[in-house]
Amino acid sequence: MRERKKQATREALREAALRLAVEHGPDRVRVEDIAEAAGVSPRTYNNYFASREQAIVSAVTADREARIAAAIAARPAGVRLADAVTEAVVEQYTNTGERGHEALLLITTRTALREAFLDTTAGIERPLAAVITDRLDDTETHTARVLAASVATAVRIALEGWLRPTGNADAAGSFEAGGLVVPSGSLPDQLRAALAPLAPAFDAAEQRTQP
Amino acid sequence: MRERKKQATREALREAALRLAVEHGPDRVRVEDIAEAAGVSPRTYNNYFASREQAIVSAVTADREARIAAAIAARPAGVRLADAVTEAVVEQYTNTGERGHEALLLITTRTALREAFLDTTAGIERPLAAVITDRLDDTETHTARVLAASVATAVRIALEGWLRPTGNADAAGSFEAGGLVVPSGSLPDQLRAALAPLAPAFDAAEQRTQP
DNA sequence: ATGCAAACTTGCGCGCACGCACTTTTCCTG
DNA sequence: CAGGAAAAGTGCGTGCGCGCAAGTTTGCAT
Repeated sequence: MRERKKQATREALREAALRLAVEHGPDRVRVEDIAEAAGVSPRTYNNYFASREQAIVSAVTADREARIAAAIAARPAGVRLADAVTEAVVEQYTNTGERGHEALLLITTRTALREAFLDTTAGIERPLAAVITDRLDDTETHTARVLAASVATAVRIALEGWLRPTGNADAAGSFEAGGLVVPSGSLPDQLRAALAPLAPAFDAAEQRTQP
Repeated sequence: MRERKKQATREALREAALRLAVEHGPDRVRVEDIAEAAGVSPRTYNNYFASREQAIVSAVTADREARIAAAIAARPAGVRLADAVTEAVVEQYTNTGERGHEALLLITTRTALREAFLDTTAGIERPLAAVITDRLDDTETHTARVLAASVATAVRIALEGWLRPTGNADAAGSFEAGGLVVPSGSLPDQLRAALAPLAPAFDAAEQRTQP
C-alpha cells in the first residue's frame, strides 16, 4: 500500500515531466514546475529522479528492463540464447506505445535528453544478468554479468547509431575522427547488427554448460 | 604551446586534488581549495573536470586509455586479438605507479571515489575501438565498437568484483539479490576471468576478416 | 482502539555545475 | 613588428543535487 502510493507519485512525476516538456519545450521547464504539476515538493521530486532529463525520459522508457527480461524468460528453452536475447531486445524497443513515438521525436532533438535516453540502457544490465544466469546455470564466474553488460552497451551503440543522423554535425565529426563510419538503418537493423558480434560469445557460454 | 599550458594546468589540478584529498580526507576538500592550490579560479577548474571526484581519480588513472591502446598496437600481428587485448589490459592495470597504489587505498574507502574510478573504464572504449578497427579492417559494421565497449564493461565488472570486499555490506546484498555470487581474487585474475567470455566473439570477428 | 516504529515527505541550506558576458593570453598574418 | 582573431581564463548569477533535521503518514502489534 505504501508501495502503491510510491509508484503513483512516480507515475505522476513522469507524466507531468513529459507533458510540460512537450508543452513548453524541454529547456523551458524547471524541476519546480514538474513537482508542482505532480502535487509534491521539489525536494520530493529528486527522491525519485536524479535529474530533470531522467524524469522526462522515464515516461518513455517506463520499465522496459523488466519487459525485456520477461520476454527472454518467455522464450522456449530450445532456442539459442543469443537469438532469444536479440529478439526480445528488438521486440521491446520497437514496441513504443502510441505516446512513446511522438515523445521520442522530442527526445531526439535535445542533446541532454538523448544522453539521458542512452543512459537508460545501463538499466537493463541487472535484469538481463539475472535471466542469463538462470539460463546458463552459472553463478560462479563473471560470464553472465559480462554478457549482460555487453548486450547493454551493444544496445547503447545501436541507439547511438540510430540517433546519429538527427545529431549535430560535430558529433559526427568526433566519430569520423575515431575512424568509425556507420551507415544508419532502421532501429531493428541497428540492434541486430550491434548484437550479432556477441552471438559467438553466447554460443560458447551456452555450450560450456550444456554440452 | 597552448596545448602545453593546458596540460600543465590539468596536471596541476590533478596533483592538487590528490594531495589535498590525502591530507584532509576526500570529503574535507572543496573545489575552491583545489583551484587555489593549482593557482586557477574555481570556474576554470570545472572546465577541466566535471566533478570533484573526477579530479582526484584522474591523478591515478592519468591517461591509461592511451597506454592500453598503444600496448595492443605494440603486440605482434600474429597473436590472437583476444589475447593481445587481455594482456594489454592486465598489464596496464597492474602497473600502478609508486604513488598510484597508496592513492588506490584512499579511493577504495570512499563510495563516491570508487564510482568515479569505475567510470573511468568508459574512457578506454574509444581508443580501444580505434585499435580494434585497425586490426579487423572493419569500418562498416558495429563489430569493433561493440567489442571495444564490451571489453570496457568487462573491465568495469572485474574492478567491481575486486573492490567488493572493501565495499559496504548492502552493496553485497544487492548483488546477492541479483543471484550473483563472485569469489574475489587478485585483480589480474578478475580481469582475465571477466574478459574470457568475450574471447569467442573476438575469434569469430577475427576469422571473418582473415580466413 | 491505541501507541509505537518505520518509512515517506518536507523545509532549509550549502556547494557545485554550467551558461553568459567579459578580460587576458597566445598565436598568426600582413 | 603591429594588429587582430582565436582560445583560455575569470566573475557572476541561476538552478539543482543532496545531506540534515524535522514533521507526517502508514502499518503492525498490543
